[in-house]
Amino acid sequence: MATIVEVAKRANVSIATVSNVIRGTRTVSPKLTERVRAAIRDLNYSPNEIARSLKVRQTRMLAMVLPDITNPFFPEIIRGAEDTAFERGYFLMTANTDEQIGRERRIVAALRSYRVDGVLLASASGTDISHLTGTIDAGVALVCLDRTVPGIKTDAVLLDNVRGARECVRHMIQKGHRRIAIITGSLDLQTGRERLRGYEEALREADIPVERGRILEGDFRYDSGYRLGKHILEQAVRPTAIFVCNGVMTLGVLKAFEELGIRCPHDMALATFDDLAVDSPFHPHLTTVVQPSYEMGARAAGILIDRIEGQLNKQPSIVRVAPTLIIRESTDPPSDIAAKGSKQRTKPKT
Amino acid sequence: MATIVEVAKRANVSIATVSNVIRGTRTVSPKLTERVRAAIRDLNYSPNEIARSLKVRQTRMLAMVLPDITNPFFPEIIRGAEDTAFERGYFLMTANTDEQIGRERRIVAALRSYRVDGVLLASASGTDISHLTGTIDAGVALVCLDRTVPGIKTDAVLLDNVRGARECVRHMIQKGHRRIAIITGSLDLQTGRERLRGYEEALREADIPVERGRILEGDFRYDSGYRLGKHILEQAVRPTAIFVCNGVMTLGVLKAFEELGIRCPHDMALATFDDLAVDSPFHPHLTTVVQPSYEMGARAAGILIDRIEGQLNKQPSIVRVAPTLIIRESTDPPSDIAAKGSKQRTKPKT
DNA sequence: ATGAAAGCGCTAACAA
DNA sequence: TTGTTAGCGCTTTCAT
Repeated sequence: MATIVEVAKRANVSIATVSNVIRGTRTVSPKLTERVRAAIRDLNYSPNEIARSLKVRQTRMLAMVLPDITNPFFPEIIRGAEDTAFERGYFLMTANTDEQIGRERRIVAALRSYRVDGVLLASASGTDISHLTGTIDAGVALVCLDRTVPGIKTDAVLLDNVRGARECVRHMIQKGHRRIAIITGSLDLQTGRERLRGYEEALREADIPVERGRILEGDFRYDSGYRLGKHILEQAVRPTAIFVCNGVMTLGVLKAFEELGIRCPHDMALATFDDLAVDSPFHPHLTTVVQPSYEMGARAAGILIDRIEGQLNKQPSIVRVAPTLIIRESTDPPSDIAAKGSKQRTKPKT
Repeated sequence: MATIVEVAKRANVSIATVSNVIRGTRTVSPKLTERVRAAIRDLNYSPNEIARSLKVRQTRMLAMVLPDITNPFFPEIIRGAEDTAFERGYFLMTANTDEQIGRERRIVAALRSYRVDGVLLASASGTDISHLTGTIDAGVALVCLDRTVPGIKTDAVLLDNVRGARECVRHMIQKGHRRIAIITGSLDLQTGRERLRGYEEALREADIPVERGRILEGDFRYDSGYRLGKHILEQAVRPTAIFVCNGVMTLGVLKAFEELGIRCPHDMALATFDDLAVDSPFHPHLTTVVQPSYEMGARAAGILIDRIEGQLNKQPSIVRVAPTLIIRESTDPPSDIAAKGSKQRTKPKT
């Protein structure tokens, strides 16, 4: 691999001149510039970013640390972050922790020793944060994404979960639903709690009592959706609608629907957060709280770079990003209401 | 950020000693070792891997460059590669090209200047490979994953596509199907052609003529699955089974099924490659050609590291990995055969 | 407009 | 067992 010295030799200039034509630091005469260019081409030279980093004490490397790339929510976030990173002259790499705190620890340590300028983190760690404090103390910029890490004060880009849930449930109420169940995520997690709060607020607004029996605590996984979905469907007095706090659980709920022969929305309405796209060809399309993932990635990267470049004041900036409610057929009015309440009926019953 | 010099000072030893306790290069007396350890702790010191890399001329960084992390095929590959990379003392990062050759070019260039020791590549480029040749010439180890890049001679880990398709179609034949249609991927791609060949071989083995009208060329995307699925279902003489060459297209086919009220496998059997997991709660589970993704990632990383460490001879090693056929209900016998041919019937018709 | 040279934080060869 | 020092490939200050 050619070095700057070899290029300089071949072009018959000093290494400073080579550096200058590469980085445009000072003006170099056209003649020398051309000679340097030619030498670079001939030698298939690529500047050693490692050496440069050592000298200038920054790598222009950013890392995005994710708990689960399988979740379709993340790829768009990556794209958003990647695009703004590139625009601003940084390289973004991705690493996967598989929701394992051990892996996260390892990865963060590696990133630190590689001296990445900053990291975007959707942490797998609920509480154990020693690996993060050490890293932050050492001066690595950190912005939290999607989830904050309790006990750590950094910039963060989060969804307005309360609002997303509130608007979705509000919509269901407006469609005529009164008995609405919720399958929450883990209430140990901030996102889980916030989404539940949104649900409660929407009910209160409409003077509908919040009944404990309609609140089912899941854990954001398939199984809990299936189990709780089934539980709901077997109740004596069933709700007319279910609000599910993420996509994976919704898959479980749909499985329960299928097993019990429930048609949606005819027998039961459904709405969901989009953590997992349920963009299947099979069912009624689902009313969904959509997170602006691309934007979240882009903003997070923007904040991170601002922070790195010292364009932010001391205070952490916490951005709450607004979800969008996409209304589809899964929340059409419950059958009894549709029958009497609505002015026009789509299809006469046979 | 503390440096090795500061640690040495605080521990009252030479920097060589510090280096030696960190790397275990030579034996250091317990007393000094302890002093160094303490200093490291006190200073929250993390060795500068950048500086080390510059000196030892290797970064121990590996990169995996993927065209589409959305595809559920890839996360497992990443895990496999990550695990073996870690075991062997390397760090693996991931980068996404979004199937855009421009992005791939940019990313590969960046990786090269960061002097990653090697890259695992599932290339987005069909033909344009200048960015790769330059990089390989410069000494960056490259192993192709899932797809080869035509015109480039490197190590590669690929699926035995012919075998996967052959065994799957063979299974359908054995279940009693004779009229089997195939929706292929793009025949410009090696994977597309190989899977078609497997289909043809299976038919020939069974002395079933390969009819042009049953071979529908898709492009690995949802729309082509939908369109061609519909086309097949509207034929005067329908096949009894369809073999679809990847998962995304299968989603399209299922959509067509639903629109036309086709029940699977009752009205039409179906089998697929698993490029997209169709692990939905909705439908009959699909008979699937499963790729050993974890293993592919692991082997690719293994080869890459062997190559980097010079444990391989000159010749590229091309590994063909075997798929597994998972038989599920979607390929149950066609209704006419089931009625007369099978000894035991699952359910009497009503 | 160009060049010489110091030094970024580390490793390893050499010396003691 | 420990220490001294050259040098990895760059950038940048200081001269010219």
